[in-house]
Amino acid sequence: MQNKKILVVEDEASIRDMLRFALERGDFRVSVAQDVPSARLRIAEERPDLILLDWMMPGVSGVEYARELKSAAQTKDLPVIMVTARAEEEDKIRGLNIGCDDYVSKPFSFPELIARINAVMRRSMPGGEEERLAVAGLQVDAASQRVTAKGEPVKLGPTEYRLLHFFISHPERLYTRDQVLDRVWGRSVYVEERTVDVHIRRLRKALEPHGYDGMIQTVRGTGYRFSEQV
Amino acid sequence: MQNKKILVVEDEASIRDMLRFALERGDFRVSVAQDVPSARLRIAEERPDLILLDWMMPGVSGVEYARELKSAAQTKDLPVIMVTARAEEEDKIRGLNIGCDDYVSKPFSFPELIARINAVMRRSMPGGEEERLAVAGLQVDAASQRVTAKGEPVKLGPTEYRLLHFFISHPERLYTRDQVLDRVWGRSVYVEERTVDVHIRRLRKALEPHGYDGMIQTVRGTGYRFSEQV
DNA sequence: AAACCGCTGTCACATATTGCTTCCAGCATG
DNA sequence: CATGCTGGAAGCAATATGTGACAGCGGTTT
Repeated sequence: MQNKKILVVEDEASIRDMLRFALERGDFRVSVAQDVPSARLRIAEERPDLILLDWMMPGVSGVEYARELKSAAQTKDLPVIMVTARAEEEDKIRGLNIGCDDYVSKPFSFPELIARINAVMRRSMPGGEEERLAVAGLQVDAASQRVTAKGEPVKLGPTEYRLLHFFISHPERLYTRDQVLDRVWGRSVYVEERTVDVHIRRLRKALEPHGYDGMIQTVRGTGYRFSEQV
Repeated sequence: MQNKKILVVEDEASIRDMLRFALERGDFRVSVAQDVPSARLRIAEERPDLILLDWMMPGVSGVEYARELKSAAQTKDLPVIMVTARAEEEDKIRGLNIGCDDYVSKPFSFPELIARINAVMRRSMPGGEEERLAVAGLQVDAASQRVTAKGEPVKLGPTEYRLLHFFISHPERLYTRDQVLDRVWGRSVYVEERTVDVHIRRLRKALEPHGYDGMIQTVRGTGYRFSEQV
């Protein structure tokens, strides 16, 4: 499987570089942000698998940002490890009841850091928290990553699954191909817009035997929409 | 249910007392040993339900003792939680491939400790309480460690048995290879992810003559799932 | 001791599936 | 009717998984 992507949010350049170096040696893909605004961008663009967040930063503090991340549905399931200045502060932060998944204290050893990252990643579920979306007999179960139509299992490839999952959780709303690429593929990859069409086609084909293909609707000149109404 | 008995093996008196205090507040019965020889005695005499083992001790080290415990049939199923000095050592210890059930790193918080103890205890119940898991004619009898399919006995190796046991007790849910390794092999072992594939294959092969191999399903790009539905 | 056995983890290779691009005909829209 | 857009099919390269073989290891039998 592909290596996990980690976003490092840290204002001090020296520490940032050190972290990048250590993490890359630990066989992770790394991207960095030096403040919260650019972190927001990176998350949208690159969809990291985990965030290393310095808790003491100018502007929006790490603590506030962690809260933000954990309260937004979009990023709720994204694991966050806080980097604190000293071990004593761990307890303080714990008291703040942010939803962090773990902490490391400076100075930390790299093996420790890697160990904690691995531990947190192992803990987190592939599809995030359990979730059960259903519209008119079409059911998407995140825990088992399975789609059923009136009880019958529907065979879908990974991308088609993500596509349907996205659409079913944002029904009755129009999305351009660009937006779909953003939300389903992630902004960093560049892929032809027409690729969306192909996967839409595959998804429709898979849903067709069950009669649900009509829910994925084309809006000519713009994009697609998922709707219960035919 | 009677309170569980925990044996703390730790050479430093201060930590020992702290642990005893914390565990007793956590509603466990506690006994202590300051070295391995006396730990052996305590185990024979008091049959604890779980061992908290400091991995750094004079004389026989905690690591060696853990190996000893896990290789003896008598104590093989006794859960062991290692207490390591710092998280950095987790990865080292994993490399040693002991069969530990979990780790805690000093300094740890007591709620965390209690939580981990409970988690491990829950996981290693089958020794105490009989358990009979069955899905659609496929039956796993924990007491005798046997599997039957429609009455016919199924021949499985130990690992395949544990694998099936895990899956059948967590059906309809997707697990990554990493997670399967954690739950079936244990946290400490360090084996290739693809090893899971091989054992999945062996398990399927064993179930095939009885027609149950379809229940172990591949979810491409992610992992495996056990499901009654085809 | 030696030979044997069952079980394991790992590898290498075969196979299957997927992601993406490209092309073209048909259709909606102005 | 001309144009731009979309559905559908085909093909190729990249990945992920299935599968058989093998060597090491303990334990047991001869």
